[in-house]
Amino acid sequence: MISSIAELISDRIGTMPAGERRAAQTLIANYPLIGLKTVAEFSAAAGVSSPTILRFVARLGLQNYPEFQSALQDELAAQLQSPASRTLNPSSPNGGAVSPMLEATLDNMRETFRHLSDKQLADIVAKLADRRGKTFLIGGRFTDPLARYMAAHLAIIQPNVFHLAGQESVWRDRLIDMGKRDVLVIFDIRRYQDSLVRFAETAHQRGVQIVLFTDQWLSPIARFARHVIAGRTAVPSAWDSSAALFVVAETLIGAVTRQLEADGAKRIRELESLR
Amino acid sequence: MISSIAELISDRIGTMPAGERRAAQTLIANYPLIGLKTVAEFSAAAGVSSPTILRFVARLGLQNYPEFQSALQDELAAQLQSPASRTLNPSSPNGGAVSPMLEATLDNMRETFRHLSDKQLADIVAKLADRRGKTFLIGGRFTDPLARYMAAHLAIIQPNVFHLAGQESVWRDRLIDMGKRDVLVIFDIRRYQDSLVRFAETAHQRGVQIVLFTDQWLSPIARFARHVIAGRTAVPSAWDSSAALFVVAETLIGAVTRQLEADGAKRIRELESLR
DNA sequence: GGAGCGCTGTATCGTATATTACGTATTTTG
DNA sequence: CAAAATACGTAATATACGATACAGCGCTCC
Repeated sequence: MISSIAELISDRIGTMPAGERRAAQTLIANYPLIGLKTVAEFSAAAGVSSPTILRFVARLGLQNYPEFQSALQDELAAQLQSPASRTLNPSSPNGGAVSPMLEATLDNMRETFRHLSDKQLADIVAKLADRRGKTFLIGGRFTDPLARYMAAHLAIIQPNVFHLAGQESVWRDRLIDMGKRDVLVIFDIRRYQDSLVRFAETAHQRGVQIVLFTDQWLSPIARFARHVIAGRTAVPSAWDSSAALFVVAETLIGAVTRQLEADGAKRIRELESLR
Repeated sequence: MISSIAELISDRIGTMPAGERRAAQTLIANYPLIGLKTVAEFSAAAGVSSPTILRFVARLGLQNYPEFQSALQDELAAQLQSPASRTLNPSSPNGGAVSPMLEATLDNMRETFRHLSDKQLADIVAKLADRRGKTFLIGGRFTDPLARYMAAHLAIIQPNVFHLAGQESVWRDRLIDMGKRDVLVIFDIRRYQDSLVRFAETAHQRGVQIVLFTDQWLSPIARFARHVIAGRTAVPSAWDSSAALFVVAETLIGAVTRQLEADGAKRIRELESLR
């Protein structure tokens, strides 16, 4: 079993000599940040010498200082990624198998939006609402429905919105219609599809601006994308969740609609009269 | 004023060249941990060279890489000390139109699940996991992507799952394949589509069990449905939100998968060996 | 009170890391 | 279409960091 560094310390602090104990206490007091700094800074904060810090690390069972830092970073990563594991409120009122799924999904959404700035969204909205170019949407095996969902809405409020469906050869041929003023919205989460990557690369070469919806591990398409939206997908299920991306998509749809209204687009007024 | 690194990035990402933008996106996607690693690791993760990382850091106004890391560590320290400060989005203190949208969506989901009993979900799961009958899925103008999404997953873990697409006349003809043991999953939110209502009615007459995903005002199809899932759809947008229904769909997908695993379905084991 | 052991700090070394210089490719502009 | 400017990566360099050897000091136990 792999214990956390904090557990290791409380386990062995009793057997440590005075200097190393000071190091341990300093680390616990500023856990874990002081451990991410250099040996020199750590030792200064603890009021001991550098070798004492290294002996302290060795006593915990770590091979060397970088390994110690990696361990701390991994802990931190796990902690930051799942705010659900915050020690505040572990008790969930009802314990059916449903609740964890919902909780994880809600957390995913908060996390996803936390990493998303207004500026970034505004840039994407501006591009999508720019009626000088065409908008193409496509998705992978499981995410293509998201592309369809978005296309279904965007196609109503503006012309020249196309969802790319069917066989690879079919949408490859549509590349001929794409140019610098156009936008390609791609949904691609693990496992990333080669066909989409190839498609994105070619589109990129033609100067098409790519907006990528992907997971936190970033599809290789991020390489070609002008804008990347990284959604959290981890849920207690055999499948990854696209719910966070779905909500981002809905947010964009709403924002683009508002933008076009603000631009006083004739089309919007005509639509309202049609309803 | 001292801005956070994340703010700095979203502020200037627009003016960055491609390589640095990739660095920025990689950092945002794994914020802030990747920035605490070495330049070499950071550059590898972003798929660019070390100098590009350093140029990226320089563009943010930091003197050198260690200073950049210190800035990130300071942020992290502040964040860890006051968990309350885990607010949604530091760069949108207020009414960027994003936050209300997200909040409303999260509320919708909680409300939707509050009105959904475990029993009800379990019944639906049992029916969907019952391999003696066929499963058909269909949706309306905006919700058909949800039907596709669900079908894409269910079709993998069990045979006889069909998404009904295309023209009304096409899927009307499929009614001939439907009988008492079969399930029809319908997505229908305002404005309810007559074609779907007619279709549901006929299916119901043939003894097909209907699972309906609708909004809180209930599509007329509820009249024929064996199970009704009413999702909240109200958001501050010109459009209704299907996000709550999407999450219910994902929950069901996960639960059905677990159920089939528990049933020891050969197909699941075969799938795992294929992966 | 003296000898032995263990803990700690100083000083030095080797190495991994950040940094810089430079050449090539790519894009932009006239 | 040509020419300039910008961006990017390779490779060399300098620095700073972690690691180690060794000596001094205090403590404990005969």
